Amino acid sequence: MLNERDGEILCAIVQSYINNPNPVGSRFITRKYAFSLSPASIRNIMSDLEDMGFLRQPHTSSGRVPTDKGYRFYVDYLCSHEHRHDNRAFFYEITRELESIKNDIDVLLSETTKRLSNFSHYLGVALSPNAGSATFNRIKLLKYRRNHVVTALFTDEVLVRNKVVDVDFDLTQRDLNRIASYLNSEFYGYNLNEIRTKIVREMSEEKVLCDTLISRAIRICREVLSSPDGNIFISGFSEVLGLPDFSDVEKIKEISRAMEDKHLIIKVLDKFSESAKDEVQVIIGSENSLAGMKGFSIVAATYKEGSRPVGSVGVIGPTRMDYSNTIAMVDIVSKFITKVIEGK
Amino acid sequence: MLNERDGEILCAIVQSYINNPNPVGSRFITRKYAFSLSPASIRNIMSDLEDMGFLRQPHTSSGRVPTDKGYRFYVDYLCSHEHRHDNRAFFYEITRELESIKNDIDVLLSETTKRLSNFSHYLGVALSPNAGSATFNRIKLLKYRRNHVVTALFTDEVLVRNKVVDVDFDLTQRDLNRIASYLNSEFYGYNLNEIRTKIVREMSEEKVLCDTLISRAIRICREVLSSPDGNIFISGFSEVLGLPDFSDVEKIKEISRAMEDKHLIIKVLDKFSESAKDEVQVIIGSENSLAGMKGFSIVAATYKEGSRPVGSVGVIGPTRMDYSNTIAMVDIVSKFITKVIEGK
DNA sequence: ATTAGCACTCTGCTGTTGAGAGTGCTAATC
DNA sequence: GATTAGCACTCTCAACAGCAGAGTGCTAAT
Repeated sequence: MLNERDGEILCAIVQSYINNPNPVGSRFITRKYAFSLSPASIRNIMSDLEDMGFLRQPHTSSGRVPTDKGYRFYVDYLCSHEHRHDNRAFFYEITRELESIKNDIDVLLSETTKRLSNFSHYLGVALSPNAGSATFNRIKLLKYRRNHVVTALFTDEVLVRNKVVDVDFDLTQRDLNRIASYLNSEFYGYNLNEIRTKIVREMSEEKVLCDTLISRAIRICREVLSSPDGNIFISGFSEVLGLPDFSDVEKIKEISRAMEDKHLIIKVLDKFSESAKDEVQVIIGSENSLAGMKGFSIVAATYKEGSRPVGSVGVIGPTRMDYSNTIAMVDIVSKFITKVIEGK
Repeated sequence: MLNERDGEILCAIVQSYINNPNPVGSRFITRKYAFSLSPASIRNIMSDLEDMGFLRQPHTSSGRVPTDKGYRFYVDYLCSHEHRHDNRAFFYEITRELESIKNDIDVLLSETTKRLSNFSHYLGVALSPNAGSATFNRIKLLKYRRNHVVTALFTDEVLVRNKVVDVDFDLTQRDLNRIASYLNSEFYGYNLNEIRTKIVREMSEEKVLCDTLISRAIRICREVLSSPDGNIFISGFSEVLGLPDFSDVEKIKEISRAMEDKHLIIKVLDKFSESAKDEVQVIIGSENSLAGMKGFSIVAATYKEGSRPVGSVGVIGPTRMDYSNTIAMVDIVSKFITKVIEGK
């Protein structure tokens, strides 16, 4: 649909616009990228590219600016031409600095997003491992004052969930031990999502309603599982404020709204986690299905545990983003996190 | 130093500027607040107030704008004249909505800051209870895979600290039980800060160096106590973006820098926690000792547990802040949190 | 002590102008 | 048929002048 040469010119235009956010003119392209064509020819091609929807003019007689479709072409072109970036500096920095915090996955992710945003100058985001598909191993209950129980949920994976649960009945530690061993035998081997649905089903069953111990066990377990799964980390807001794309207050409001609605970002990142694709994925502007995010691009990848994707990490920025660089970074980071998790 | 009438005029000017951010002129004051004085007289008084440092002119022949000193006078005036605000609507809203989340102090605080920012249109902030002066009750250790220990630290108060600790030696659950009972007998009744210093001292003692069990116990305990105490909650960034005070990108950058440097805000709020004063406190612009915060005002109060302040909650906004309203809100909120904690 | 009157100042808006960058089209060229 | 030189045209942006409006400071009168 687009011959080789025209594609290259389109990429040159996108590239140049990414480098600095001025509409790019025909003259500039001939000078900067020697295509051995005159400005007039470039103009004709640009006009064609505009008709095809890859470019647009902010106003008659200004240079051209890429559309989302234009960026998409550019990104696909980059990927297919295996244009390896030299990000060794970033790689060493990341591994060196984060090597020491293998302990706590949440701290690791939060620090990772900080590094990501520092290097990319966009928003670094990460979603902590989704426990839903992790396998229940055992639960431990400790009495804590009247009517409170400290719970520790162990899964087969790295995750442990701790929570203090309020109960409206008083229990001895012995009761708690019995409850725990009931839960352990009942739920061993299921994953947490399955347990959730199991609980809902069992809540109305006769056996559960009659037996106080079981009913209490189920209620405690429900509490433990009730807290939301994914914890989200976002950093680098002051980074994006430095970008020319956000010199306008309206645009700042837009991204800060998107940021505060963490639910929204969780949704977006969740999609990444679900799609089991292996590479870094890119969503550009209007390709995004969620209204509040249509003005931005997202570059993200999943990190895995035992070949199963459990969470995702990435970058959110303006559609005019340095995709090449950012994709390389996200790739490095996601693989690094996978390695850390496996290595535990 | 300022006679009654001039003080009232100053307050009228501040009030009017708070209501809308235009430099206020003599004419406006005579019309809006009937002081039975002519504009010319007001002008003279304004000129005096400027000489005394309460007001300033953005440029010759514009109206006056309060200085930080002017705001200070206004706030003190408000407080001394016991100008009770009718915030029942807010009070009911807060209690109704937050009644249900007594469980988890962190969730409570985070939700509280959201409500605070919604109602005030400024940044809501809160510092979670400082465990430093809480009293150690007992510690529980659970083995979790090779080289990992799940710890649960119980204090006399509401707080329980959970953490997964990495150790570089493998231990059986029996070892862990012995370690726990050693720590329990050693540290029972001390507060966490004391324990921290105790640990540092003991690390070099002969007894500890020779006995592997004790040395391991100490190392685990140090890990548990190493994580930072105060958790901070901030919300309402998109609220402040709507204020005319932040229509300028520079100003937005300033506050977002202040926000990202959470350490800074923790410092500020910590000061509130330390000062055992009972009422809401107000810090206006340049009164703030920390450079990054000099452009903003802070209204905050502590919440207590058994008459001991353990954390603080408040609001950060522009110096042109609706102090009267905000003070009333922060007062309500801090008392509410105190009540919830005590009521547990 | 207060006030009316007046000259003066500064902002902010509006309209104009000119330079600069870039386009589209046509006709000539390879 | 693709490419290019030339030229008229369009649109933005910055600078500048002019003007209304709001407000002040000062002086002299009350």
